[in-house]
Amino acid sequence: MQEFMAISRALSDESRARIVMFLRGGEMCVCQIVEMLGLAPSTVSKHLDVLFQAGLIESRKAGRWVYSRLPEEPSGPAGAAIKWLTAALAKDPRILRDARRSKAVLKMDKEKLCCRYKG
Amino acid sequence: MQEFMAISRALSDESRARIVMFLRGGEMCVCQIVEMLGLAPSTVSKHLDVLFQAGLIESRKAGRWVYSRLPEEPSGPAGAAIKWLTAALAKDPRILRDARRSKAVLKMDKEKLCCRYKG
DNA sequence: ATAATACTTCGGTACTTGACGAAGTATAGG
DNA sequence: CCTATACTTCGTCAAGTACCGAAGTATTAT
Repeated sequence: MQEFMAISRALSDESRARIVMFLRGGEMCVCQIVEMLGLAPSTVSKHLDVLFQAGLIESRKAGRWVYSRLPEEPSGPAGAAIKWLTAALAKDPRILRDARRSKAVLKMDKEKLCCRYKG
Repeated sequence: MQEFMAISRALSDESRARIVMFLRGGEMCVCQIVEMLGLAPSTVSKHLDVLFQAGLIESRKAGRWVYSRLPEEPSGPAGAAIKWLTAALAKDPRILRDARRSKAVLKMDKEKLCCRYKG
């Protein structure tokens, strides 16, 4: 029950649902997700922690960067949740726009992207 | 997106998730649900409205009573959500206890049950 | 070492939400 | 009619949460 509640509460925020959806396109570091959402880094960091605690994303630290990604082969409650989310939102306009934009963001030079949010 | 958010926010409350689960055992009037949850009628009424707005339950008025039930054959996002919920929680101890108790509550004499919550 | 970068944690604010009781509405029964 | 019952709506309160900026941590670059 606790696990289920953590998952459904994690997905009951639009920004977090969007994160899960566009991470299907590949792992991203925090500043790339900041770029995607247009929120403050501290806010995004908190969102990622909520998703992590719910078992919806995994985390990998590489130097200064922390990459977030969906579990390799999602199983259990979290896996089922991701499948449900995907089925429900795959055709949503906002989600489609995010997917397109995530491709662009993943291609951007990190030097230019990650230094962006200091001003 | 709006529909999905309504559903996942509806399910992100434990009382509401329990309601959906034990309504699988058959429709119930509000005072039976009050008995199940041990919450104030006004609180339960609000919960039921949230579930209704999300398309997770249907409603039927019969005289003084308002019966809530799951959709006949749940389809679309709400149907998928109910399937997910059921898969995730079917074996939860609390849910199993609720299922057992709901059978007893459904058998109880309405005269004795519904007048209960005035004191 | 020093500075810069990527991220997290903390403190505070505005907003949302779950809870209740009291008052309101609708239906059944005397 | 009038009363009782089942439920909903409203007002209020406490608790939770999304957001930001500032300060803190860890890692890389100079």
